[in-house]
Amino acid sequence: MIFPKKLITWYLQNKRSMPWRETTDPYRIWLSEIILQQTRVAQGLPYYLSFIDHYPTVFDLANAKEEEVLKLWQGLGYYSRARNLHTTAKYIANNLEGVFPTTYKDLLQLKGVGDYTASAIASICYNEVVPVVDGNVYRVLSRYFNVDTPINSTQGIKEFKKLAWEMIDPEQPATFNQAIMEFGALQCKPQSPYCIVCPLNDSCEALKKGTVASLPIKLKKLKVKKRYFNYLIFSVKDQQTIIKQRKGKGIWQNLYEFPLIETEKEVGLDYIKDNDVFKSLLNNVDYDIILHETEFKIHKLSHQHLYTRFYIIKTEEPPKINGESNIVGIEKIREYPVPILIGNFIDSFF
DNA sequence: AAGACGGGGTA
DNA sequence: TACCCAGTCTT
Repeated sequence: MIFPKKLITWYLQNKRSMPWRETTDPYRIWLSEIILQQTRVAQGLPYYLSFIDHYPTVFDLANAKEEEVLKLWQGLGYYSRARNLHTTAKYIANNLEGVFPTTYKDLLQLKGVGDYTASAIASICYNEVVPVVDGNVYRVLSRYFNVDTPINSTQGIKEFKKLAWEMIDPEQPATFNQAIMEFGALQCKPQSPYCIVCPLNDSCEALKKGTVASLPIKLKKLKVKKRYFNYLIFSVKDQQTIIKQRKGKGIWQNLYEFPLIETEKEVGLDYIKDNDVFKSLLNNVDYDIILHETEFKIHKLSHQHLYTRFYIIKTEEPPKINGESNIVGIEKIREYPVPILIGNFIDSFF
């Protein structure tokens, strides 16, 4: 038996049960694929169930407020996925009468749908013969053929796509694509793959050459930037605080947070008190300020470390907010979509 | 071609 | 710690 057949046989015997495997409804497949981008099944599953529960159809999602979508997405990360998800739902509901595109080429035009996701939807929903190449596929192919071209190089992307084209079973693209991904996730794992019991261990080139553990090759590690976040936690009569939506570029776009003073390095109370944002908020307002915890809370993103401190500012009258900030009752703050860093603070403090 | 973009799991 | 996860978009 050859590679695709063995893979499919293995898949039919070992696949996990997942809700999106019970359907070919493009709405549900699309939703699951967006959620699962750079995300483990175990982490994405509850979000998928929640989204299907709140938005059973693409029209329900299209009619939602972005803030509500972001709130449901809270904690999953890569929030542009949620914003693009909403944009695409509105586009399909309003411009395509709720009907998804049915080809790889047309699916690729949707916001948030790249090469992988367009291939996944086209093959799973419409049996189009297009190979998916995700992290699992890179790993399986690089090992099976002992290819050391970096998977994140232009050459590597091209090369592995070509290999995937050569391997895909044109009679059952949907099953093959899911099989190779599931195989990578469960059997040909990044660390400690089960080569001893692998159905492909008699023909795996990397196993033969002893290079399994070092494949696939990936270029460069990004250097992590340090940032210093000083958050101002207002407590007006112990019942209100100030919250603000992040706008523009950068992390956490359109999510909410507390008023923020970002600095180049560690600063103290004196710096905060002399900061213009701080002074404009508290112009002629009596306040009491304390540093919540001496130690930094270090929030680690993949590409930056946020050295975070929270300053508690108690007042008896409302600060002087401008149009960008909102004074909100403490009982309402959990309704806003916030990054995990802020959510954790809210849970520990309020 | 290289960066930006989250948060959590695993060894 | 370091690496990885059913990647995509921007610069």
